[in-house]
Amino acid sequence: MSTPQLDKTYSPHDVENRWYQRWIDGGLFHADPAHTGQPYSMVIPPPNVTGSLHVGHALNNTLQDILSRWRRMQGRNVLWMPGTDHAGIATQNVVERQLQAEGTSRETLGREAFLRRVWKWKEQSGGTIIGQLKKLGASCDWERERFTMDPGLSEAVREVFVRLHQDELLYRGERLINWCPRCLTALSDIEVEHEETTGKLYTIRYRLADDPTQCLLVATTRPETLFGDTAVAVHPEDDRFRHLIGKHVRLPLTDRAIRIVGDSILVDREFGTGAVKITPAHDFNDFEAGERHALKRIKILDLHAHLRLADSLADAAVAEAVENLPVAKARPKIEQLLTDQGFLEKSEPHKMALGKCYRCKTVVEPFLSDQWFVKIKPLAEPAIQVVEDGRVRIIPEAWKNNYLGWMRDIKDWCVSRQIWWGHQIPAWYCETCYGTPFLRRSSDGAPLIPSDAVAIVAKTMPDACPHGHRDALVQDPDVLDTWFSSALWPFSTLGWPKQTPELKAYYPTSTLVTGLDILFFWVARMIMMGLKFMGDVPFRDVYIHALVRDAEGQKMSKSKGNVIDPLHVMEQYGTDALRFTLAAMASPGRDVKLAEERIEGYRNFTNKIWNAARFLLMHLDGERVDVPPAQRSFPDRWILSRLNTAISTVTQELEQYRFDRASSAVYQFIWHEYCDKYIEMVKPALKDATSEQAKSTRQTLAETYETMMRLLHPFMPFITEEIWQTLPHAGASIVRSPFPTTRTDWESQEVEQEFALLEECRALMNQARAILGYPAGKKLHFRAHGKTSKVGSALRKHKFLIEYMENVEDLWIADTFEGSNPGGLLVLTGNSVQVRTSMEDADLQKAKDNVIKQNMLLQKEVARTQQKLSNPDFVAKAPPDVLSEHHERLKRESQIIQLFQEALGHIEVHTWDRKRHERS
RNA sequence: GGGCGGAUAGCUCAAUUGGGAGAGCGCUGCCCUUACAAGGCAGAGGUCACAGGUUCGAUCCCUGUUCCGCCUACCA
Repeated sequence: MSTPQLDKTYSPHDVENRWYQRWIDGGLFHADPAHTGQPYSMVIPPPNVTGSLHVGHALNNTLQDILSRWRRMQGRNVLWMPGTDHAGIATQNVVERQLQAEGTSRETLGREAFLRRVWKWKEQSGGTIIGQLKKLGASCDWERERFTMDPGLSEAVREVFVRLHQDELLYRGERLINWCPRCLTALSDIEVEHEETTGKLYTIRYRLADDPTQCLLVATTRPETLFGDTAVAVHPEDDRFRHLIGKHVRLPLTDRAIRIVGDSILVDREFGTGAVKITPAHDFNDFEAGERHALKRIKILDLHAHLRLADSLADAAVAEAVENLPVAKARPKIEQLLTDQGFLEKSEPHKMALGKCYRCKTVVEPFLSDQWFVKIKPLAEPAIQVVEDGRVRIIPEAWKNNYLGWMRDIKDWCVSRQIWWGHQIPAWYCETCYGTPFLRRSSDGAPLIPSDAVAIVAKTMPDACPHGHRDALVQDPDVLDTWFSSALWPFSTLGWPKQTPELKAYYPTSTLVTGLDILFFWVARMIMMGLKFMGDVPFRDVYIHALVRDAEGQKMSKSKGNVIDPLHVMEQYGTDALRFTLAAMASPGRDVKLAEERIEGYRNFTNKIWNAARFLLMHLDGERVDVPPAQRSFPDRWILSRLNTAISTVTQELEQYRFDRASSAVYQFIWHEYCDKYIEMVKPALKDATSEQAKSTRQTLAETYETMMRLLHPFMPFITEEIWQTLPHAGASIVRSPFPTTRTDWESQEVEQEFALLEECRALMNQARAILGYPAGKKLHFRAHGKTSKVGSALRKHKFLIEYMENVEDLWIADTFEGSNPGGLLVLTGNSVQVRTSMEDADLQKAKDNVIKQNMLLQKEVARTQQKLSNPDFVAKAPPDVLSEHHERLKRESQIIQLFQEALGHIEVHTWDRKRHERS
């Protein structure tokens, strides 16, 4: 029989493409709800359809793939559900930029044509990231790929919207919301990123209406909003200002007088001047203060956050100077005007948090408008409950409090977006009932639905309004927040609202793997919606992985130029190397700092694996005899026992989502136990290919390597499949072969202990070589002493192996440490083994230096141990085993020192001999 | 402002009931030994951030300090 041979270095490229295609062709990732295994399901965190793979995706999906492949091999009924989300704002931005480049705009095209255009773009470019996930080896069930705007998922969205509305958990109203003046849409609170910046704190004089010689000093960071002021607040218990409450001040630069009110909530007496201007239409706190004092709301900004002072009664000259300017440009002009007219008391630098749009980084404005909100408290309560009682586990647990804290303080969720790409809100309004046709926005012709128009919420357009009017129904032009549909992902992808076999088999899903950054955006909302509409949690475990940073710990960003492109890495080092690196570095609660050298290190690991396989195939020709483990050779029994431990460790660590420990365990085993030790040990046995020994060793080699490939497969799917296919194996693909399980007949404590003796012996021999300056290639004579006859006989049993591994000739073995050393040998002692060797050809001066150095180190340690043992408290209070360990240590160290002293004496004699010899 | 996490070898990180701190990468030396130089063998390298406390004994537990992250917040 002949086995195939492999190339000298592993070249990932062809291997990866070839096997991925075959896995797909074989339908190996396809999930069948009728499969008899216990279901194991995950939904992918849907990447933006506009996106392309970055390292964060690579980490996220590598971990999911490890879980999927591992569970699949364990025989579970695995579904890993893939797909993308429509990323409303981001996608619309992309297509709008294209239109802009073409000299047109979405308004010119009109809604329908624009949407056709986006769909076209999505069909062409939307698949990019999916292709990249496939390159990564993701074993998703691609036949089930979903998109948040698929018909089925859109139906789920409408169903949820209607039911939330029926349950009075959804309402429309005029509120202050976060507005992005560039995207021209509302944002939810968490779509605003806060960034610390240094601005200015301006102190402005507001003159009293009835005594213009007196003024109230008001502090603000936004002087341009004074045009929207409708009151000034002071603390009702502030003696400085209490007498002013109820009086009026003249608003600078305008022809208005505004009231002074007392407000203990809004005003912090310690801060600024103790007096605050109230701008209800442009500040969240002021909005609430405005409600408390029944203040008018004056809007002074338009959709683009340009000043519009028509309602503010601003001085004509002022209005002319700043009208239609963006805030950033208007502010310095206002500052100048205030200065010129003597209103500005002072301005000083001031640190503050500025809110920016998470999509485009434009400064967001609090903006008064009609929006749809989800009433969130009733949904949040059960979602808090399930995390508190552990029905949903958050791993690592440290994030649990983070989640709970946020959920307990959650605010209503603004779900309407003033864009076109997305799920258009299933609400209609009757113009006939309203009395007049709705106004249309001149920019895009979208209807402006008045606050008091009554919404008819339904899954499909109603034939008529409740009053029977048929011809003037207008659909709400807004679309829903993308996260609204993402929140349904764990059940909408399984067919809900239809009761499908998939839904039955795979919901609740088993695990969700995601990054911390979307814990609130997505995880929290899935839990709320899952509980509300499925009556059960959407997943049992949430594994939260860290952010990927660059080697310096900086967040990767295109502008910093420190982005590691996973596709480039895969091309250069192979996908398996990238995956393994990410898994190995995924320690919980810590950011992943990724440096390319680490990937290179694991590329080397793939090459090591590859070459070990080459070694196997070179020696696998010939008969293999399968004898019971207990009857196999010592190296065979040892590697089986170690393999057993590795299987147990990897499995346990994966169960606890310790990808880092699992991968380092498999790395350690393969490189340092299998390659460094085991393969070296079996070489002699394979020399005579026809021997009985060779036959059973070949069997062990094949069996262990094949098992090892299955153990490694979830981490490195490609190379393991490639090698596995060349080895004796059962089954068509490693993808569906069983994950290794432990076997009691493989484990042998006895063999492992014997091996430890060999290692001790070898280490001492190496140390002796180093001290005496003998090169590794030089054959030496050694004497090995066992501390007991049991150790001695173990050494005797493995005499040949020691000789072979350590390049030793005629090893002489004794059963005791006792016995004189008449030959002036160098003696080194370990716990159970002592080795002695000749110094004949050594570099004696070097040896002397080495021994003196070692001796000094040891003496320091002895002194420490002695000191501890001479402390009566220690002797009295330390536990007996610690005490005896210290005594033992002292004894051993003292012995070694004595032996070193002797060695020094011998070295002197040898040196002297050698000199005499040279002279004569 | 509040909360959480971190600080251990040159770098990145491990280390559970408190009893002489380990790995990978890097570095140094020797070796092209027929699986692998993307390799082998050996070695150097630590005040476990700082200061107190508890203890016979602290990298570990407690308190405080410094520095670095992250989350969160309406201090105009």
